[in-house]
Amino acid sequence: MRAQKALVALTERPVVSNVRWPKRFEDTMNLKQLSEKLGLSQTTVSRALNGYPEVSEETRLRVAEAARRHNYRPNMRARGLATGRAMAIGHVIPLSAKFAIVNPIFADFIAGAGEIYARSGYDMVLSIVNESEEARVYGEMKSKGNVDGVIVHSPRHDDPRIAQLGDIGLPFLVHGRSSGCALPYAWLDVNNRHAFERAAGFLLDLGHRRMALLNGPEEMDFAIRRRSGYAAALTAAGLVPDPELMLCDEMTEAFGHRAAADLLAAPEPPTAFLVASMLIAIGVRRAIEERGLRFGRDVSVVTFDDDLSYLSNLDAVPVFTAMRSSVREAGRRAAAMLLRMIAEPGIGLPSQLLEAELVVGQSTGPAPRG
Amino acid sequence: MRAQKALVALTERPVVSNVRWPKRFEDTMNLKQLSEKLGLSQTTVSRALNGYPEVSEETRLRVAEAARRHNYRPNMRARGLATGRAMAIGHVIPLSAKFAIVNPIFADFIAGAGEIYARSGYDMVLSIVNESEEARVYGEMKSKGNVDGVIVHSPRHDDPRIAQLGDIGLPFLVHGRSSGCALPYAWLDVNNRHAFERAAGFLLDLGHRRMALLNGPEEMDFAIRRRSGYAAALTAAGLVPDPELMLCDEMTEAFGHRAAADLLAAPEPPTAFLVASMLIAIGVRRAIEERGLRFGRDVSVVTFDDDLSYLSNLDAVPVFTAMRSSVREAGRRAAAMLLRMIAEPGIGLPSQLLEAELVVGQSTGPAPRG
DNA sequence: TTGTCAATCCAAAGCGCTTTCAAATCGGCC
DNA sequence: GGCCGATTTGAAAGCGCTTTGGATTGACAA
Repeated sequence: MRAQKALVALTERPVVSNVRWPKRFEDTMNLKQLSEKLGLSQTTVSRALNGYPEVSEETRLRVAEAARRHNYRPNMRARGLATGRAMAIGHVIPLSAKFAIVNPIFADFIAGAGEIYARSGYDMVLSIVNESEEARVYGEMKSKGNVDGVIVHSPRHDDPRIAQLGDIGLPFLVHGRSSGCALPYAWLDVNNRHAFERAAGFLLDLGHRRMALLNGPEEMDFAIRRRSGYAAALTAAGLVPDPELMLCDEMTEAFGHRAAADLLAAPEPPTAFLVASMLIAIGVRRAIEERGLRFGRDVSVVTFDDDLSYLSNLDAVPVFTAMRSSVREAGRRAAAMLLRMIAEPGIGLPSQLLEAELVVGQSTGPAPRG
Repeated sequence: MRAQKALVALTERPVVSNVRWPKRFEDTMNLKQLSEKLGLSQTTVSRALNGYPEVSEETRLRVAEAARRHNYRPNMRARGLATGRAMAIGHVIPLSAKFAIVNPIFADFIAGAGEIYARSGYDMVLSIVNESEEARVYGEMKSKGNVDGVIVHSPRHDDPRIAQLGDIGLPFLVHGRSSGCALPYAWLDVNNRHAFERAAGFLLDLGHRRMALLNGPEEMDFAIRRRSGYAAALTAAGLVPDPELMLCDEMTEAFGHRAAADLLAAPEPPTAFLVASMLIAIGVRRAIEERGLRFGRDVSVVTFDDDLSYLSNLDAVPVFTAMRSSVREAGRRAAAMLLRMIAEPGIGLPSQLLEAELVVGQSTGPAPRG
């Protein structure tokens, strides 16, 4: 249909350097048509559909019925233009500059947020973008006006984006926090520090004294907090955190394997690993078994578990002992918070701290006596 | 929803029966302001910025400069309303009804597609939605007019969505194919059949005769094709595919582990596994090693490798022998194809078949003589 | 001088929707 | 009947942008 029209246009004008697009919205019913069919004004129909009180229940029903029958749905661009609201939330997902890695937790976070958006009639617009370009993208989102707010992912220490977004004047909520950032902002985070303190404490209670930390990249705020939790637990137990045992890198299976293999081959190998993601943990398990050690007996592993849908650790007795916190649920909550901020400006800057839950699985046991 | 909003308003402000939203686009420069600053008409400024020829090079420069200085960017809703184009592509990502699993390949596919969109000034709008609701969402996208086209993910056998989208009249491209679907449609797919035929052939050449297939869910079209490739290779070698050795399920590490553990414990265990994803392969490796068998010696594994960024298998000698095809590259190409379909209607329905590449890693070796 | 033509520019009419402001209608009551 | 207040409806003015159909130049040839 559309194809034909444009084709005609192209053949009509000989060699135009610029295509002029057809203007009409072809076949979708619009407000005018609907109101004509009903013998009502656009005003009334609009009001009826949007639930304004000035229209009688009878006509409201007539209108609703007709709208359904003709499969009418208001054009969002027009509505947005009229209301000044885009009915969409932006997610800017950074591509790690070094590795071009998309953190797999995004899929689940976004699945959670998407649930809420769908329920509230919002769309989600996604930009996947190099770290360096994020600021530009936020600015564009504001000036293009295609979102009403954004969720900021993967905050780093003293993240400049927070100040930028403040200037820009676009409502935003940070998934995570940015320590060192002076300005107030809305956020939702899991208590990473406490989770790792707790996990380390659990391993200490089992008698482990040499405990490795395989952390995510330490420019990430969450990684910093996790390390500090780990260190706090050791210190509280009278131990001195050994820098040799604290590694950080992209959270991949390969990293887990390599790091664990190296550490286990060292003169004084750790008896336990505390790691930042299931993928790392899987790599660690491989290194343990490759070395002929028994996973969960000779060497214990505790992981942070984002409860990703395709990496489930949910059996009756989970494979991995883990600090678990569903990132999908985090997505839901973050989305709900941001929508609320938009719907009720003036409610201030909400924040929410989720606690991870310790689930004991087969990957931990008492430290072997040595 | 709206009802709720109104309710909230009622409790907040005393007597107002309805919230009327503020109309003005607060602080972002608009075309009118910019043209006034320049002493030109909106027409001229618009044309200058959009590269139409009717404006002198001199004023074009002036305009461009001013636009940059004032950080002007056209409001997409208004532009969309005027042009009838949304400058956005929709991705509807199905949530497996049974497991609520988000296939992890989406993250990378979308990263690839996003690159192209960004480069072309398009946005990506994402809906994550239960399988059952997909059709509705496509219809909404059309009538809401917030996308110019969609990419269809995870096609199943004779997928009804293809016919629906045809009716709806929204340009679309399928990532994958839907065998059994009579209608023509645009698609991009990897040659799954050939990839698995090739991989099975490779294992046959190594002397493997009992070869298990751990496949994805067989309502998925790609899984069907993979099985048929596997079966074809066996048949060509004079073997009869053994149903006992062909399993399918969600592509998780847990499935790989469970299935491989079961099969290896059976009276006539396979000497090789052909599996549908890296995660499955990782599970298989675990089962092999748990059983005290040597991975890549006693038991061989070939996997399909989507080259996901966080599951890299790219070492000089890869861990897994794999049929590799980058899903991120697929995302790039799919996006480019769809954009082209939209920009040049009348080019028909393009399609592209990618070939996976065989990379030989450490997970395969000659069949043990027994 | 006049007409022609190309090169520039502009006023104004949309795009589909919301919302203001005013008008019409209705019931009830004097 | 006439008037008032409450209830329903509509006409029209935007929202910010593109694009049509002129208008206005200046250069140049007739």
